[in-house]
Formats: sequence, C-alpha cells, structure tokens
Amino acid sequence: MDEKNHHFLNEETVEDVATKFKALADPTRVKILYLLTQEECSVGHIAEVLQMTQSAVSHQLSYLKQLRLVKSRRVGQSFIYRYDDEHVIEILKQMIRHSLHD
Amino acid sequence: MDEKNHHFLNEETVEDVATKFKALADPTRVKILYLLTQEECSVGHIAEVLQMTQSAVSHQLSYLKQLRLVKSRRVGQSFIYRYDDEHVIEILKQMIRHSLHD
DNA sequence: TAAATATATGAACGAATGTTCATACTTTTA
DNA sequence: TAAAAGTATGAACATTCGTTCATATATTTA
Repeated sequence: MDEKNHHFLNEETVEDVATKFKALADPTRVKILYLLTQEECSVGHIAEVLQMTQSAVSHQLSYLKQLRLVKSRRVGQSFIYRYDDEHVIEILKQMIRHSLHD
Repeated sequence: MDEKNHHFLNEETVEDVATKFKALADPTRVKILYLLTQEECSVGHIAEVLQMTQSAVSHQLSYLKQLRLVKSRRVGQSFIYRYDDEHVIEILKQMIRHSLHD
C-alpha cells in the first residue's frame, strides 16, 4: 500500500475547500442561501421569513459576503442580497437532494 | 416581494445538510477523505501520509464513521478505512474542482 | 432638520471544535 | 504467555463559532 503514488492537494486548495464547506455547515446559513436561491432578499425580509433577529442575519450575511458567496446592492434604505457563486449554490442544492432522497 | 411563495426545507433536512457539510468543513477531514478517494487506508498509513498523530486521525475517522461517511474493517491488527457515501465524495470532488479552477 | 426605518458592527458570552496526552483494548509475534 | 504493534477513547485545553445586546451609520419621510 505504501508503494502507491498519491495525488496530493496543495495546502491552499485544502484550506479553500474547507472554508467554502464551512460556509455551508450551519443551519442558519443553509436557510439563508436556500432562500436566496429562490429570490433576492433584503436583510429584514430574511429575518422575518426565518424568524431570526436582524442582527444575527446581518452577521451571517457579512460572513457570506466576505467569502463572495453573496453580494448586495442598496435600494433606498434597504440592502438587497443575492447569491454570487453559482457553483457553491449548485453544490448546496445537490446536498439537499441527497438528504431528501435518503 | 412579500407576496412571493417560498419553498421551505423542513428543519430535519436543514440540520442534516449542515451536518454533512460540517464533516467537510475541516482541512484534516478534507485531506483524509481525499486520500480515501484514491485508496483504502489504515489509520497509521493516513497518519504517516498526512503527517498527523495517530490519535488525531483516529478521532476524525470516528467522527466520519459516526456520520456513515466512512466505514472500516479489521485486517490483523489494523483497521482499513474507506469512504461510504459516494454522493458526499462526489460533492467533495466537485468543490475541489471549483477551487482549482478559480 | 428631526424622527423613523433599515442595516452594520463591536463586545461579550456560552457552546462547540480539533488537537494532544495518557491509557485502554485487541491482535499478532517471539 | 508476555511483549509488541495498531487503534480507540476520555479528559483537558485553547480556539473558534453563532447569537445577543447595545449602538453607530445611512437613507427616507414628516
């Protein structure tokens, strides 16, 4: 077994992969991102729909934005958020399908 | 926007999805699972290849086993591990591809 | 321009996480 | 059967995480 040639991922790639999965590794963020697959949302709307405080939602959106998984634009006094990484969203949908079919 | 009909995931599904992503949300576990995509491995072999202590590897394998992402069989005094959830492995590979192509 | 509305942000706190260390368990070998 | 080898496991520890609370910032409205 020790003779076998392994293919290794460089450390940077491993960290990046783990970081992106971490973004999906929390129920609140799963709910937020799943909601954003269906429509653009303001912070307040998300908070209302998910029954969470405005602050908690805002913190999580900041987190997701920093990873470029969502982006926002100002509309009046609101900020409208939408997802910004189709590949990650596709992976989220795939995991949801996997969970539902078991 | 508030008129729109949302599709909601039930709480159980959300938790399951987040739990599975959490399993992939750590560099060590990414490395272990990626290694297991290439060959079955004993605990000691993984520890040697990944330059980690036997204990740390064993703990992570227990964690992954509990989630049914890997399984093991005894061979002499060793335990040989392999992955046990093809869908999750496919998702891991997909995220790796995503990271490499950006 | 003062009040109201929507969001962002920093501090604080308890809970969860990943590793290490010591040790127990199981199988093989001498 | 005693020692060696491979693995599992529980406790402890520092670190990270997600939320809450209080408050700051920015835009709109009266």
